[in-house]
Amino acid sequence: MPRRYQHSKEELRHLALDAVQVVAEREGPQQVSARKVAQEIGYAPGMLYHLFENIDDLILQANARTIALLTDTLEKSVQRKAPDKAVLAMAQQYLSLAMDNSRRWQLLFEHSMRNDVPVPDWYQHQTDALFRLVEKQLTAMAPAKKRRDVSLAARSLWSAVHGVCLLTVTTKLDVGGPVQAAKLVESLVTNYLRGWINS
Amino acid sequence: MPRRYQHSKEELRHLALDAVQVVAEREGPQQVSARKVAQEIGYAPGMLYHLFENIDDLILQANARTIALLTDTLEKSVQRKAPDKAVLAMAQQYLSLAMDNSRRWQLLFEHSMRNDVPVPDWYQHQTDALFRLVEKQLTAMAPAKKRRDVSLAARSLWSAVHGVCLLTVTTKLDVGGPVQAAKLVESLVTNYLRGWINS
DNA sequence: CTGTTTTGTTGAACGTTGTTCAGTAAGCCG
DNA sequence: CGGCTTACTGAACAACGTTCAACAAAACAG
Repeated sequence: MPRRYQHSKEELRHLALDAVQVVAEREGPQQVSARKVAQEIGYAPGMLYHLFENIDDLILQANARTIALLTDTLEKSVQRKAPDKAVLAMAQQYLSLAMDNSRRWQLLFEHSMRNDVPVPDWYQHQTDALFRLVEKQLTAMAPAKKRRDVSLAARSLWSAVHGVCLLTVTTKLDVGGPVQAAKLVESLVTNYLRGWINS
Repeated sequence: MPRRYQHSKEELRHLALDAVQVVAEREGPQQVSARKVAQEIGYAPGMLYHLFENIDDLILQANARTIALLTDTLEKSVQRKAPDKAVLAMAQQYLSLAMDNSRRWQLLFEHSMRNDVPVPDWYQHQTDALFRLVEKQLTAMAPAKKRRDVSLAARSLWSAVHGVCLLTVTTKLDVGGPVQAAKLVESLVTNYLRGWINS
């Protein structure tokens, strides 16, 4: 039996979220379970329910970390590029991350609420941060456009990029390897942006 | 105990696939299980394993039906519209179907292989039929373009439409009701097509 | 019509899952 | 040292996918 009071509640939360990622990477996203996570950190499964509401909450919080990392990485991929190049770079980076760390990203992409409550607000905000990165570039591209239009375009475009990445990673869209996937993303982003600018 | 030889293997397969849809609509996509489906048609769960390889196979075949219905509906929505209007109409129809029959479409969208084998070929072909509908319109729009480009554009555009619909239906992209969702789809399709034509 | 073979179906069983909660043991305080 | 509080356990429950020995109904043979 593990010694008690070894870790604070906050430390335990951290350990558990780490463990989710470890298990996901090692055994695949489907294998992430309360028991596996608990065992990974040397506790009984019941303990997790003092830290998290349920398994959805646990995985959602782990996914929030992934989104945060995602947002950071995308932010860096912008560098000092021109806005249109920046958006394309972000999209390609999004795809790369999805394909490279596939297991962790599958956990993010494929997880769906077991207890069919809607996605919580704090999670929504997290994803909004991602959209805001896109909005920033779109605003730089077309300063004259209304904020509402930019916001709509960002959501439209990025949901679309997400769709392509999702179908690619889940191998539901076999178009012949990673090269083709990159082309799909490029086609989407460049054509959409060209159309949007000229509207 | 149900009488034997009441139904042929083919009839049973049909009944089971019907039952999947019934349970999905009635109790939600997460509630579809071998036991529930078997009970729905008055058989023991073990029986299903003489008709289907496993639960993934069962759900996949049910989803194939949904795709078939989807393809049919989209085909009809084209009517005698101009190609660009036709593609937009198809996209809007795709969204409508997803939002109306949400549970059945969630089963299609959110199902991910429990036994992590890749999606089988016959399923791939089924989805290809959908892409072909789009290709048809794109070819009509731009007869001069190479077949490869049309194929790529169709996959790019439709994966994108799928992405928007997916995030909308799973309420991961709250942009303010169904009106906004339709606008997202419209923005995506019109801008992409405008950009693609001018490329 | 009876006996045997074939075949469709069962239902119990196994190992897994999420989740709850009475019980326990460790730390803290007087 | 004794009592209170609290962190944690681990057994329990229901439901899951899946397997398979057993059985009963149909088909066939004589």
